[in-house]
Amino acid sequence: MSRVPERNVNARKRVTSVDVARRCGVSQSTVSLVLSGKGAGRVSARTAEAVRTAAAELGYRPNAAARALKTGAARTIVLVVPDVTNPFFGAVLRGAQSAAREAGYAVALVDTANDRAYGTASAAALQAGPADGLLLFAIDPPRPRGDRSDPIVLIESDVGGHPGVRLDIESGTTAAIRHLQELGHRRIGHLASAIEGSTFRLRRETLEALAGDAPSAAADFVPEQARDAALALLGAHPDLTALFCDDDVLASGAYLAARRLGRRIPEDLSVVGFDDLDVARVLDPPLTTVTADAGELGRVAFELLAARLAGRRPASRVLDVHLTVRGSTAPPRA
Amino acid sequence: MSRVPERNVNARKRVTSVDVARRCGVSQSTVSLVLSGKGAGRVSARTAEAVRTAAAELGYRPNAAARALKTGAARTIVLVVPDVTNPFFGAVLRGAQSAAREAGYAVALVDTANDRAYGTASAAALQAGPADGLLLFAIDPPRPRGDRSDPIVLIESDVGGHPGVRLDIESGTTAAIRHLQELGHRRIGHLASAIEGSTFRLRRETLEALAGDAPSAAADFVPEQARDAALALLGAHPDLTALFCDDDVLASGAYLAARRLGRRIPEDLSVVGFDDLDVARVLDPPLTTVTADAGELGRVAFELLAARLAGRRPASRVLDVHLTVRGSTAPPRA
DNA sequence: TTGTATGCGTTATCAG
DNA sequence: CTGATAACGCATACAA
Repeated sequence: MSRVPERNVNARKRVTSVDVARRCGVSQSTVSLVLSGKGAGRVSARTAEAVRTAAAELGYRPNAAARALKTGAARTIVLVVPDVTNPFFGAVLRGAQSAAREAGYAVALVDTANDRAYGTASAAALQAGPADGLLLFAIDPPRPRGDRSDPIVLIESDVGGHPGVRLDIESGTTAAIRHLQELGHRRIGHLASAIEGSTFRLRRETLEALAGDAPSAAADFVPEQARDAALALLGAHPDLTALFCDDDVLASGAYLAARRLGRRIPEDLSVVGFDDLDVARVLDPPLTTVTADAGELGRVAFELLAARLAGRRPASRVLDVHLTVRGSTAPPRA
Repeated sequence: MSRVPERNVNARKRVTSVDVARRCGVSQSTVSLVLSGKGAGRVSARTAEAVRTAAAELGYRPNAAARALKTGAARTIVLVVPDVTNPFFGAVLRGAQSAAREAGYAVALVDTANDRAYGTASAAALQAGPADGLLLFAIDPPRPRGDRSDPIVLIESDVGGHPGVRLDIESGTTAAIRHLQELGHRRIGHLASAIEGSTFRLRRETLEALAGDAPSAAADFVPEQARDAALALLGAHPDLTALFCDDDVLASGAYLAARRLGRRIPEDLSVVGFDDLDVARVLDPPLTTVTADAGELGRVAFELLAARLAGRRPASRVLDVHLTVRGSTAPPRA
């Protein structure tokens, strides 16, 4: 039986710099010089031009893997997020990615589906080389191997050792709670995130410092889950006149619960959210919430990472937020 | 002046297979054999074990760039989307990424921010090697270079030449319009996407086939923009009793418009959406909409791409959708 | 101004 | 069963 040679089905003929060199009768290194822009003043204009047209005609594209191997940099960063499904991340992603694009970096994305262990594991794996650096959103960094000089930037997370960027949760939460208190609310419930993380821990700590030990219930970022949690919370504590929610999606669940209980917002129940997602302005009444700039979070995160990659040691940053008062808060009924 | 040698700041000492080999006194190729799993029956159990422990102790991780260069495959695919900010994509992304993960592929993401030209351009650039294949969401593929064997899969887009997966827009739209007509609506408006694309074109064509030339207004996927478009539409056509919206976010804008006009949903205006995002169930009343499985869309897209990568030529797929009737539709007032 | 030679870390093909 | 050895495509020090 004659062996039929296996044909690689994906064998699109790759055009390499050698092909370009051959095409216009120069050496491969000249091609490299010209196309990487480092030929200025070293290669004659004529040859440079010839190289460029040959490259264009052949449709030459430098091989990313070879370049990465040679230079040791992949010009790729990875953003690890616990849940791409949450609208907040969309904006973070876009901010990070547009900044990365300007700097010539590609962004790969890993969604851990709220699996913290997986997040940490994949972060460790990524350091192997596919990525030059890591942006971890509310994910614990892997144990630093030896020194902590790994190019990692933390977003909305606060483990020491790596630079990070986060929202000023304390002042946002403070503004929200003070607003409620000034309105006259004394019994404030906390509709909390079931996901752990320092960003949520900070909300809770701030809340407790200002309003004492608030009754709470936790849910994932799904309206129905939040509704059920709110129903349980309101059922167990009928004296609650206001709800502070860790996130706008959670707040939308509170609306669902109020609707089911026949409690009107804001007359019978005040609700405050966090993040100011699109949904906040669509709810009826519009949601009073803490406005955060998610895009900025992503952009700054990339800048921090770029600085790390350049060998600097940037300081962590905290981004301002502000309370946006809309229609979901009012004085409690007498 | 003595030259101080430049120190590469990012010089984390990389552990290579050579280090592992040296550590346990075997050759580098043996290490490669063992760690790639191809050493079964060729390397003694003793040596294999020694190699594995040495690798673990040293924290060895194969260099992705070197592997990609050698094998010609990066085990990475790229998903190009026009707008990561739209919640619908989150689910698509997650579907694609979980399927990719199981197959050992990483997913990189490119957000074109609704810039179609950029989308097409970056798709072309990506083919250079960073990615083994492309998933294009509502993005036109670059002109096929020579043959059309490039590993590209189209999502919600319908340009010939590449396999694709899309929702059954026709039957979804038909179900929505028929539902409205059975309720007695004769004047149906169309709140359309400002973004072009075959998925939206199909909605329009189906709508026109069923209900004639419907008055329409277009907006981006932002509640306030949709509200303004709906306001204009309703202002110009006061006889409209129902609105068919290309997307739930657009529908939420219709709610905003109705609220401002003092028209009650569904008594004074029926609204139908598309996609069944979280927001559909949070609106008051809950939105009647066409339910689509975004995660499935992503998953199937990856499967198609994996098949392409394996040299097969998978057939395009169309995914079922169904109408979910909730509270936003009712007979028009007499 | 241009060409030659070398190596990045891996995989794969051979001999031994 | 194991070890040399040769690419993969590019960037760059050095030679001409």
